[in-house]
Amino acid sequence: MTDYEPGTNHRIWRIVSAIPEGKVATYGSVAQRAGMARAARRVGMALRGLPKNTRIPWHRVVNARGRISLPEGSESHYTQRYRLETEGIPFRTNGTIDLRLYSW
DNA sequence: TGCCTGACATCGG
DNA sequence: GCCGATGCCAGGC
Repeated sequence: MTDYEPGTNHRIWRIVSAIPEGKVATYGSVAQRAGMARAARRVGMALRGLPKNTRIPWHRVVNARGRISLPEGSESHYTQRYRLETEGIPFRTNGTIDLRLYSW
């Protein structure tokens, strides 16, 4: 827990790291908590720059429709879905998560 | 320096 | 409730 002034990405990563297991947050939600209400897309870029072995739970971040934004068929997409199901977050038949119950 | 793109959100049909 | 179009902000070329 450093208290130096974090960059944009660092602030985003800090918020994402705070998402509890078994819960998910939307890009817009994370952006807002980071102090950048209209920068949902920035969140995506920040996550995109993360290494595969990061300890940051990036998989707990989904779009406003409760759906994974990554292209279906990509390895990252599958990894995200698998991790969420492992944490107890179920996907509906249409491939979406019930944010009403699992949103942070 | 300036245009194009993107792990999104929101509005209207 | 899903789909398409438009708006925002930063990075990359």
